[in-house]
Amino acid sequence: MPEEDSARGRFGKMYHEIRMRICLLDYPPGTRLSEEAMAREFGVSRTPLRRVLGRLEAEGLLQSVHGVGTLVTDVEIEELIQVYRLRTELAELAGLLDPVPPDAKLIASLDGLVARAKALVARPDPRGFAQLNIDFFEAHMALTANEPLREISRRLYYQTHRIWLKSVTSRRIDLVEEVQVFDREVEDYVRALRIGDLEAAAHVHRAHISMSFTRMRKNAA
Amino acid sequence: MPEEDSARGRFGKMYHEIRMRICLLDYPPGTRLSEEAMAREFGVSRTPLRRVLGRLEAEGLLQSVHGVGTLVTDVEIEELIQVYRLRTELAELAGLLDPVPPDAKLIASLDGLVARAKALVARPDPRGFAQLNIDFFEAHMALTANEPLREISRRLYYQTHRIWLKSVTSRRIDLVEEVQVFDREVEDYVRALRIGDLEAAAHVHRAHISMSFTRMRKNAA
DNA sequence: TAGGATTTGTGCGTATGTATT
DNA sequence: TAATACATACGCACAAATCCT
Repeated sequence: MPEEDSARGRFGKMYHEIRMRICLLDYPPGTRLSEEAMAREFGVSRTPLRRVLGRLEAEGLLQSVHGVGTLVTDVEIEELIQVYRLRTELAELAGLLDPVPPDAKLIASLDGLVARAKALVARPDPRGFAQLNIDFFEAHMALTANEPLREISRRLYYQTHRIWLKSVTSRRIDLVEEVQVFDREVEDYVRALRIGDLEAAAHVHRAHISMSFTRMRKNAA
Repeated sequence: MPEEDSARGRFGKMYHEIRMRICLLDYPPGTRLSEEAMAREFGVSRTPLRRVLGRLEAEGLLQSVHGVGTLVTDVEIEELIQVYRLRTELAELAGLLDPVPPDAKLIASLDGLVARAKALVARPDPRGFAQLNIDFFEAHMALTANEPLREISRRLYYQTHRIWLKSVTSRRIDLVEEVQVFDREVEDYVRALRIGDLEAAAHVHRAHISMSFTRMRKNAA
């Protein structure tokens, strides 16, 4: 009973779809969304759609202004710095708080991510990179059973992922370098997990976040 | 221009009022709220009220079930453990990430909190204790300029405060002891801040959270 | 300055789901 | 099992705010 037909199911469908569009820059920062058009697309009235928009607004991805419209938010550089500083710390916590030893299934899915990273090195592609980055993040979240930590980390990740993606896609040359660095980091990460060292894996991820941000700021300058 | 008459202002009024009622146990866990009655009370229709309820649901304080009602959530012991573990870590971060040196105004307001703690020791009162605890938490949040950290810490705090409060109010004898311990901790906290040692203050707060939870579990047993 | 076009916010009636008799 | 009561979810029309001409 997947409940895909219930109110909760419809909410989830729309929520994940719109969030993905924002995070993959289908709706880049500054975009003005039309409630009516989106409601038509999803085959519902404005009311349930507005519930979804309200949630995304609470999470900082949208901002609705009376009489103006619903805008995809941008992230100020100062706020971006703060979020990355916090994400860096939270990444380490994921390996320390309620750690979950990786099972065969997780290792297998991580091997899949490594393979995708290799393929990406051979043929760099912004959208594929973005999706792989998301999947890698979600895999990392499986390391902790601390649900509040997962939820918070996820929220901060989805708030800043698109800004990182924007900086990566702005220059073709950086994409190639970034993909290569990412490939090595995923390999290091999986190597640590394979021997069961969650703390080391978390540190690799922490370093990954920190250095991503450093390269991002360098590109922006 | 306080904008209290705008849609955003009305939302904020209702949001803070209802959240406070939940956190001070005016609406204890399990309470079924009536959308219609609350809408009448605030002088609006159900639509804007439901926006508020949706936000509180996103923050884990409420749960709306189609055909059943809007229920004030309880927190399972396992989730409570996880939240406290996380809050303990975040409390320490507040003194390390983007620290804000306390100014005269903050010190003065903290002195006010100390005075209220003293008064509370003389005449223990669950509701006054709960309010003082909230004000102390908000003062602690002023120590960091990291807005995402503030927002997250605040959310976790308001999610578990009422559970702590419930355990304190369940036995009269524990209230007296808890107030005395709190009084000492506030004093230690202010002493650290007065000499500008934010990190020490954060550690005091961290210990406060950790020990509060320990005593809470002991009471529950 | 005024007014029309467009967008979000609100009010309310109805549909749908749940629990109980 | 069916009917009834009552709750949330939804659709739609209108109010209010903003922007542009």
